[in-house]
Amino acid sequence: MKAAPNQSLRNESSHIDDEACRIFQRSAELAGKKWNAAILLALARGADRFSDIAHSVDRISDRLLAARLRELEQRRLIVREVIPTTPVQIRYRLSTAGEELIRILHPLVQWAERWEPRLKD
Amino acid sequence: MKAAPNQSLRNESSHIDDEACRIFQRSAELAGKKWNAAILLALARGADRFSDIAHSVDRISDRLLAARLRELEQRRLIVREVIPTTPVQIRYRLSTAGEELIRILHPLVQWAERWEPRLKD
DNA sequence: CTTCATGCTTACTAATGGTAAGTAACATAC
DNA sequence: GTATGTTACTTACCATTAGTAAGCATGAAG
Repeated sequence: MKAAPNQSLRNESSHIDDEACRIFQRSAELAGKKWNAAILLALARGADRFSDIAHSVDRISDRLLAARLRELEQRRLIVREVIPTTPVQIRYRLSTAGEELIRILHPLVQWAERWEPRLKD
Repeated sequence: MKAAPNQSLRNESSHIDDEACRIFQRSAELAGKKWNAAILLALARGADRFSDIAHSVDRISDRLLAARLRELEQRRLIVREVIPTTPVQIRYRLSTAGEELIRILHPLVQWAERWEPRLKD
């Protein structure tokens, strides 16, 4: 990305270089990829088993939930723990990075309430 | 989503209900949808014409850039202005909502620098 | 008359998403 | 001991979206 006249970000941060732009894009797309935000929020609110999360996150399918959980685990936003009961239980929880991410994204709620067209009728 | 024991968000915000969860998911997925964050950042940094943005945002295709700009305009994060020169110029800029969104997302840069595996090398 | 620039479309293929059904490893009910 | 249920996933299939490349309208310049 180019150097630029718009001041809105430059005034608040010391320096933005191309590396920061790429890292910003990468993080935003991870957090915002379909279902991820809702899954992280479900975990933040206490859901910790596959079926809990599936119920918390409206309309997600088992297939996509499994895929997203794997991806979020690989990216170290969540931690997966196997509990050998019968049937086996798997617990998911946010990593420290995941908790921080949710905290960082939280202002989106107020932003949306201010700017997004209402969802309810 | 369900009520939950985890305190990390509840301690910081007055109240999270199901509506807030949906609105959170919706906003995060808008901001994080592939290319959107990079496009908004390019605009924040001063790019204002189609071809500027196309150059700023690495590897995006014309087709997707056009589609995303239309979407972001509809969602009122950006404003499109036609300038009748020849060839015609189109200027894009962030709306107030768009500027605020970028400001809100900015902490992601530090988060990523702290937690994401390095991209360079 | 040909080439160039801008801001898109169109056509086509590859990847991802959505829906539904199935599976392994047991436990409990009948 | 056969049937059914539970959990956490897979697999199969089709629809939607993304990626790549080329084209197009409008004039301007050479």
